[in-house]
Amino acid sequence: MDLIKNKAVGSSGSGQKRPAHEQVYHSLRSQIMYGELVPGQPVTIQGLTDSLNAGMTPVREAIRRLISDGALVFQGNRRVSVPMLSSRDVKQMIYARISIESELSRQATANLTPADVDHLERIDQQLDQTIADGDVSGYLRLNHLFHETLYAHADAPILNDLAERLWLRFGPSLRVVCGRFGTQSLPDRHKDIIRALRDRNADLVAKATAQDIEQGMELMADSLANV
Amino acid sequence: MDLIKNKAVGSSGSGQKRPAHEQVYHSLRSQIMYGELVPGQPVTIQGLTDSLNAGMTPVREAIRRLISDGALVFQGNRRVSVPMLSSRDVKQMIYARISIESELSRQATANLTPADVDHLERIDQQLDQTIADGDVSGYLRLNHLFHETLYAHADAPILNDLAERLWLRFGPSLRVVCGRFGTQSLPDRHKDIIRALRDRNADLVAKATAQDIEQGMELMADSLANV
DNA sequence: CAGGAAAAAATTTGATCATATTGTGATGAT
DNA sequence: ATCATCACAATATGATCAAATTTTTTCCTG
Repeated sequence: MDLIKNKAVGSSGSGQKRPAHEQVYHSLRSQIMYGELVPGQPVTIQGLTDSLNAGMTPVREAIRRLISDGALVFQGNRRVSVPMLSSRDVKQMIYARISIESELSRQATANLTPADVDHLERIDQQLDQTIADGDVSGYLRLNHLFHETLYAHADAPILNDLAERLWLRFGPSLRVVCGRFGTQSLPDRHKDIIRALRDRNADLVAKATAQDIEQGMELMADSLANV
Repeated sequence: MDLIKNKAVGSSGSGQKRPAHEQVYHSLRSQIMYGELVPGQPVTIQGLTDSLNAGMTPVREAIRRLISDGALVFQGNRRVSVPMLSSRDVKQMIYARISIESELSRQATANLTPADVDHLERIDQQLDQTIADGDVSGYLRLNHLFHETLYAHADAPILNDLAERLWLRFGPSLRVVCGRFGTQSLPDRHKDIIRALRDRNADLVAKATAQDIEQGMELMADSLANV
């Protein structure tokens, strides 16, 4: 009779102590960030209560947070969906990402130990493997992990937060681009970044980061332009 | 018996059709943005359901959104409060605001008609009046209105969103600074901005905006440093 | 009699609330 | 000082109400 008691949200038992709305938020956030949801796809509260096996209130709160993040959009009528980017949007993102993220990597440079740089290099090697394998999901996760790990050392929570918000916004569209062109067409400047980090040349790190961003985002802009 | 039916949230009958959680959000957002809440002040759900005369669910959702905005902080235990800024935080904000908002004003320049500039000038004149009167609340509102109105013409929603989020973060602290030093000590570069707008000189507009931001924020940083 | 537009019913989804449950900090006894 | 207990606030649930979309029905026109 009491079989409604299975309130497991995160399936895999990672953090059982956190409140349900946190778990729902992070779960949905991952799905959006790594492109498991298609741009334009409607997101319903009741659909999520079913698929995530969670209550209604936690789901509502998670959705509100993600709307605030720009990861979901409220469509005037009460519907919520995954945002579709215009090329105008992407242009703004290119500017914002370069401003914020070059500064983050600049500030991180001085704080990175050689061991930290080695760690980044290992991430980049795994990243190359996902590109070779054509593993889009793995590519998206590791590419984000590379940047996230680098920026974390900048110790600049406010800039970091702005950057995260931008990643959330373009996640779904980036997935579509990768799905269309494959991972082969996504070379990056990570090797340049690592080299500059070893030299502790902050200006060069910032420049390489800017190039990495511009390269990836331009591809996305082009792809959106001729749909 | 049925006297629980007074679900009026917005008191003044402005937009009755919008859902309650939207109204609560905007109401709370204003309170934070214009410094009616002091940094460090705890924010409780039940306190808000009473003071805003709203239900519990709408208040919960509004709080989640504002946490996501950075306008409120979740303190680990279940407490929520208005953020206190460190001078490190302010430094990051100065960089981010200058990057984002100079670009917004640069892009707005070409789109502004002479009538729009006149409108901005009228706002600035009212702003001067609040400074003369020592009207802190009025100052905060009109200063925001000036920038908001200018940036709106840039037609760049994503950059705009990033800028708004930053304003929400420093609102409470700016109020404290104004309260301590009075409005006299807050001269601005709005006259320079207006002059450059009339000349349609985008670079100059961007530069004047950057100076305006730097001037105001440095004052805040100094004030936070020697508390 | 067929086709299509408008109206109305039905279904789906969102919004809100009252209430039960759980976790947190505080108080007081040992 | 440490630990158990208590009170309060936050979290979560399911029920209920309202809005919007979709489907069905109806009626008019060609």
